[in-house]
Amino acid sequence: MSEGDANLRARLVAAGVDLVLREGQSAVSLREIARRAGVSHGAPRRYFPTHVDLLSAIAREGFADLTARVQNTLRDVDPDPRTQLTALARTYLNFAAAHRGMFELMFRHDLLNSGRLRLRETSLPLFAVLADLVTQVRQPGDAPAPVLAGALWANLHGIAQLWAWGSLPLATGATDDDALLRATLDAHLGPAPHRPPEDTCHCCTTSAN
Amino acid sequence: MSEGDANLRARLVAAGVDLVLREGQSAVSLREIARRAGVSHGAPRRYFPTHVDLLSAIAREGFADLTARVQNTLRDVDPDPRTQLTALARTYLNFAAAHRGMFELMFRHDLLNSGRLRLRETSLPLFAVLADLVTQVRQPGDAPAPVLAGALWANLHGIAQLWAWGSLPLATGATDDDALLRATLDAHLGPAPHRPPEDTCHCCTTSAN
DNA sequence: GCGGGGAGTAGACAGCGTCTACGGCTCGCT
DNA sequence: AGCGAGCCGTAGACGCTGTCTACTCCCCGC
Repeated sequence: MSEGDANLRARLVAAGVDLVLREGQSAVSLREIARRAGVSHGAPRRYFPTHVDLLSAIAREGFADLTARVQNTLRDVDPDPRTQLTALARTYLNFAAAHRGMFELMFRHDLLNSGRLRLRETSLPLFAVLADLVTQVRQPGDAPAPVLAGALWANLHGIAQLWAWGSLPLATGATDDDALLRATLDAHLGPAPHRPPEDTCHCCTTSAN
Repeated sequence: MSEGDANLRARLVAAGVDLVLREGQSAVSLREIARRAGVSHGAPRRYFPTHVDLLSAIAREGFADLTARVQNTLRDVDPDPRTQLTALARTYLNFAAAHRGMFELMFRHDLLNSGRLRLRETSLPLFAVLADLVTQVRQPGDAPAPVLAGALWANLHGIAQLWAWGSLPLATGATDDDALLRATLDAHLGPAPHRPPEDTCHCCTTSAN
């Protein structure tokens, strides 16, 4: 049994991940994934009763990937929580921009809430990292930590969404993507003490795996 | 020519709007819309060359509806810009929660960026209202108005998204939906001067049309 | 050596979006 | 008044999709 024909299950997920990264969400049909995995269109059914189940597994991989990227980034960066939050945010936005199809798939609500897999819970570790950092930078007088973390996450997510389809530059005229992020962080966490010489996040310039 | 069989074009859009409001995004197939409009599956093609074109027209209706709701709300509310912004935000979130299928349809990026209709531009008037209010409440030291408006809109949109699929309560434990909104407004616009006795927005409790 | 069961195949089915050939109806022109 | 043209909607075909089911094959344990 060579490396290539391992678990068909894993091969299907891998083919799906590759497909959604390369061609976008609309390309991830059950039959196309089966084709790329070199099996008949009925084969996936043995492991994923439904198309949605397969998509959920693919999206799970996306969450794992994003979480790993975030953790890698945080490891390479000054441990100051505010700096870490900035790095986390940049990683999140870079991921959304670089892997739009996967990002869309990950947050499809029909995947998040269906099946026994509970895809939504897969996103919790990632959110926990953010919540932990927020707790550290929270100042007295701010909103309760969970609310603050939720609001910040929502803001991040909204930026990712809105600027993914190009609405923000069109509506705001701001071509500087980073300005929005800085404004968001300043708004929720208070003005940055000073701007560390942090240059661009390179998490998504390396290969996907 | 009776009232009922006016422009087939308008009837198709109306049937689509009704369908997406009632059954959600996945129900809005070309053939089902045609069925509800009482015509054959080929008929829509005369007015909408492509399924996406029809969906865009439906989403346009959604933007018009939301914009009208916002304007109605603003008319009924104290003209203080901060109060108006709060009302706008509540209307936006209520709309997203009450008409989830339509909201999803409106922000499908494949609709926003395709076709000659330029659906994205349909959202500009709505954003302009927000931008105008933001300009009025902006204080010296805040981010430039376009950036501030963009960040606030992104935050609103993110809240709508995240809590539509129930992730926020699960992740934050905050069951109070309004806390998140207040925190967001306070973060971007500074703490509210005092809390006006504004009760719940009723924009979505009346009939859709 | 042989039976049984898991794994993948292959075909059917309904539904989808798109395309095309076709009827019928209503106009305006001669 | 009669006729040709053009618009509007119908109807069927095509290839694609996800799902379901009958079947084959091969490996493993008895």
